[in-house]
Amino acid sequence: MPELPEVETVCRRLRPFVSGKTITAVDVLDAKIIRGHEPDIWTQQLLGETIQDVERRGKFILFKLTNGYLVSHLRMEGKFYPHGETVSPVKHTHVVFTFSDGSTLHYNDVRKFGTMELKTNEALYVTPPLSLLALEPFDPNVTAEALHERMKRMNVRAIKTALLDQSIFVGLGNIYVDETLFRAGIHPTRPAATLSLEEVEAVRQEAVAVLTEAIERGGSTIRSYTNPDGAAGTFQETLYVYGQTGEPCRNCGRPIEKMKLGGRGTHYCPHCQT
DNA sequence: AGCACTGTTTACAT
DNA sequence: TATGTAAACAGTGC
Repeated sequence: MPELPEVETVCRRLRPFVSGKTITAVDVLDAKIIRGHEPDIWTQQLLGETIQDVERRGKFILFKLTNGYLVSHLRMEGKFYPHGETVSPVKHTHVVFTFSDGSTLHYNDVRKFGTMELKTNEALYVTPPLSLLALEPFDPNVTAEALHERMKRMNVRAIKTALLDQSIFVGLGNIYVDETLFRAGIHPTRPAATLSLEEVEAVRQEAVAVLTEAIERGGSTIRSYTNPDGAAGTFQETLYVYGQTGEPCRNCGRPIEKMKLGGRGTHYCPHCQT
């Protein structure tokens, strides 16, 4: 489900809902979601904590607590649903937070890939997973020069695979990486080390543009993603290649093709991307 | 019915 | 070390 634009959309919706609220109960219905602590220990540490703010780092959601952070990753299908009152859990509800004002926050996840973990302030950025991330894509220190140097040292790695690696570039997933490479005119199988500085800059610029536009449109709803209000995003309406197999390329009119690369479905125009 | 596919990450093998 | 593959899980579509 979520790449950076979807996670940002979720954070923007959750921030006004949970900020300032104190946790009075936590129900763990499936312990698989909880990482780092035993579920009862994890629950005990959360009771009485007040959520100060909701932040985002890459595709991670950070609930800033009175003491430390609750770090959550939605992986493929995780969803947070805010409710004004107590609501019965449904089939794939795995964690329920109750606040002192009676409102609740449900975590639902059909595939149970998502995670939640408590971190101290000291450990947050210097331990995995956040310690493994590259800078935020909008950080001015993310330059074509730095990316180019990094890619030149790669042996055979395809540019698409490199861009999906969150330790190299943050925020792209399978939808937005295909869109980025189409817009930049770069073939997904090109070895990353063969890109010129100018091509790397084109990729960087298009990645930022795609992510920015997708945030403005509330993300992409392809299969199951919705925001915490249950609403769909609209960026899927503007996709050029992802899910457009067989459709005419908007530049040259020839059919968009799909191949398998690094285990991921990969959409591209064989004529416009070189 | 059975298999391939799905927006992510990481553990493990090579 | 770097890269590729399988696995975590459930649902959907062919």
